[in-house]
Amino acid sequence: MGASRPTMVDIARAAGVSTALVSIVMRGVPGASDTTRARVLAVADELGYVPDQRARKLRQRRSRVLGVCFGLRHAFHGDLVEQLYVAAADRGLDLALSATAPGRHETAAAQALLRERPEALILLGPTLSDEALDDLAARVPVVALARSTAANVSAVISDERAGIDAAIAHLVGLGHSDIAHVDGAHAPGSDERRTAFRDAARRANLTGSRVLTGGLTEVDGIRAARELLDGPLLPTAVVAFNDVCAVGVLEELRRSGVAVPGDVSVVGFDDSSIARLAHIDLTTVAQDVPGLASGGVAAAAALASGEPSRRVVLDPHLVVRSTTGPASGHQPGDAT
Amino acid sequence: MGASRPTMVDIARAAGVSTALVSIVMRGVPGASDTTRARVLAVADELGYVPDQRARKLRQRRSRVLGVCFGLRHAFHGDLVEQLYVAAADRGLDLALSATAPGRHETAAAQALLRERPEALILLGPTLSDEALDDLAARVPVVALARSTAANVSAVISDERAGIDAAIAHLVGLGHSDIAHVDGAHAPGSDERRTAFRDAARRANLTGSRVLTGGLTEVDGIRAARELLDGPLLPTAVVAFNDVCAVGVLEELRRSGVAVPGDVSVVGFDDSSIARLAHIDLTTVAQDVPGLASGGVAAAAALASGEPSRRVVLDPHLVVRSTTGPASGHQPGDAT
DNA sequence: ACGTGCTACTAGAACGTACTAGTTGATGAG
DNA sequence: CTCATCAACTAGTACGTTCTAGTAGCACGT
Repeated sequence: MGASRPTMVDIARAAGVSTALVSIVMRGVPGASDTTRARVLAVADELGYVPDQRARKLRQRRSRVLGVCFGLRHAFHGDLVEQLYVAAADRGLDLALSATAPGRHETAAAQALLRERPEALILLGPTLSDEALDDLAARVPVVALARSTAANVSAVISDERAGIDAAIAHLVGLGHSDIAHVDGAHAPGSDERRTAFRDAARRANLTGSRVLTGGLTEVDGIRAARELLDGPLLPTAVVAFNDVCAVGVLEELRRSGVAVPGDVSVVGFDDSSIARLAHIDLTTVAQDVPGLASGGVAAAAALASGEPSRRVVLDPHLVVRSTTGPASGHQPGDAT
Repeated sequence: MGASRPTMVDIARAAGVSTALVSIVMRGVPGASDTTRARVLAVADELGYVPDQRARKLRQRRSRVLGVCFGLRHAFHGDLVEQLYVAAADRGLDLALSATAPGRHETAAAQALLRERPEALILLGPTLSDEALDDLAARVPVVALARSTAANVSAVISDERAGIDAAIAHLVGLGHSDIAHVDGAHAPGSDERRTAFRDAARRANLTGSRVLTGGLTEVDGIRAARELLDGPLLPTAVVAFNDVCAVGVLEELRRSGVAVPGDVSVVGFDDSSIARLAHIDLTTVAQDVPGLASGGVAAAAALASGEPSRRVVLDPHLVVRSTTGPASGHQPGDAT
C-alpha cells in the first residue's frame, strides 16, 4: 500500500542483474540463461511486478495496438469485439477499446483512441460521413468494419446482395412468390439491401414483391406490418432490414392473428441475440463474424505496414429457424 | 504518410516556443499569454498534433485512469459503461476498457488493465471468487459494481430487497395474493432476492406464495413456466429473477393460452433492453444505473486517494409497464 | 599465442510528455 | 533608484521501458 508499484529497477536490484536483462526476460526474447531467467521471473512474481504498458508502448517503435470503436448499444458489436480480441491475439496485437453511445460521439471516441497511438483504427459500423472518415484516415490507418463506404479507408463487409439472395432463394424454395421487403429507410446498408431485393425479385419473377419503408427499430417494423395488414393483400413472406425490425413485424402480425410461419414467413438480418431468443427463433441472415473480425485485423495490419487500402467482401449465410415455412395457399383476409 | 506523428517538439519549433510552453497550452493550465496560447493551438491544429497519452500518463504522478472490466454479452454492462464515461468525465478521469467474454476470462481482462497502471479497477458484476477479488485488491484498489461480495473491496450495489419489496407491493396493490418467484438458481444475487421474496411474502401474508428454481436464461424461465402450468394451481403473478428469465415465463404462458396480464402478471428485474421491446413491455425492477456508475467512480476515486473501502447500497425502482395488471378472480385451469 | 564465434550480460541513450526550478522583463511601491 | 512582485516563458530532468552498441568470458581450431 505504501510504496508504489515495483518497476524493472526494483526487480533488477533484487535479482542482482541489470534492467536490460530484466527487460529481456519479461519479453521472453533470447539473451538470458535459463537459470537467470527463472530467477528473475521468480523475483518478479514475488514482488508482484507487472510491466508498465505505457512505458513499453512509448519506447517501442511499433505500438502493436489497434484502436477499436464500438457501439455499446449494438449487441452485434459485442460479438465482433469478442472475435477481434481473438484475431488480434493471433498477431500479437493489443486492442484499445473506445465506446460509442448517445452522448459520446464517434469522433470523440476516435479522438480518445488517437491519443493511444494505435497502429490503426477499426471502426465498427461507423456512422461517420465519408468526409469525416477521410479526415480521420489522413491521421491514422482506418478500417471500417461492417459498413460500406466510398471513403479512402479499408473496408471489410458482408455481401448484402448475397445475403438477400439467400433469403429470397430460401423463401422461393418454400413456394413463396408474394414477398415484401421492409427496408432500413436511411440506415447505412439499406440501399444495398433494397436494390438487392428488387433485383432478386425480378430475377425470380416474383410478381407480388414490394418494398415498404421500415427502419432500424422494432417500432418501424410494427408500423410496416400495420401497413401490410391494412393493405388489400398480405404477402406470404417478409424480409426485414434487420432482426429488430423483423421482430416488430413478427409481433404485430401475430398480435393481429396472423400465424408465423403458418400464414406469413418472416426473415431478419444480422442474427443478433434477439433472433436467437427462444420465443422468437427468427430465420435470419448471419454475417460471418469471425471472418469480419480476422479480416478487419488483417486489413488493419496491412494498412499499418504501408499497404494500400483494400476492400474485403465476405459471404453471409442464412440461418433457418422457425419463422419461415411453406407458403400458405389462403390469405387470412380481415385480420385485426 | 512518410513522417510519423508530430510531437511537442515539432509544435514548439513551428511556433517558436519551448516544449514546456506547448505542454502548458495543451493542458490548458495557466502560464501562457492569450496570444501565445492561440498561436500554439493554431500550429498544433495545423500540424494535426494529438498529445501522446502514453507519454502523458507515464510522466504524471497520477495516471487519472480507471480500468473498467465489463462483459460484452451483458447489455446491462453497456448501460453502466455509458454512465461510467459520464461519471469519470465529471472528475477528469479517463476510462480504460477491457472486455470479458467466453474465451476471455475476467482475470485476463483485469491483468491487461493492470498494465495500464489505473488508479483503480471497476469490475462490472464480477464473477470472481472473493478470494480472487482479494488477490486483485492487493495489487490495485478494486470496486465491484452491481455485485455484493465479502471480499475486501468497495462495492456499489442495488438493494435487492428493496427491489423485490417494490415488486411485491405493486402486485399486492393490484390485488394479487398468489405470487410465485422464479429464482436465479446459483446466480450471484439469487439468494438475496429469494430471501427477500420469502420475507416480503410472509410480511404481506401471501398464503399462495412459492419459489421455483429458475436461472439466468430464457429457457430457465420457460421451464419454470411449464412447471407452473403443469401444477395444480396457476399463481396470479410471477416475479422472475431477471428480465430474460421473465421473458421466458411470459412467452411460455402466452403460448399456452394464458393471458398476460389478464390471467397472470409478470415482473422482471434489471430493466434491460429486452424489457423495453415494444411487444414485451415488461414491468421490471430498474437499477439506478447513473447512481451505480457515479457511485462506482466515487468509490474508485476514494480508494485511490487512500480512503478505506466502502459499501454503497442504492435503491432500485419499479418500472411499471404492461405485463402487470389487477389480479383475476378466475383461474384458467386447463390451459395448454 | 591468436583470432573467431558464441552466449550472457550491461551501460546508456532514446521514446514524448509533465514538472521543478528557475530566468527574464515589466510594473509598481517605497 | 531599488527592490519585490508578477506574468510569461525556458532548461533540463524524470517517468519506466526498449533498444543499440557494446563488453566479458569461454570454447575452439589453427
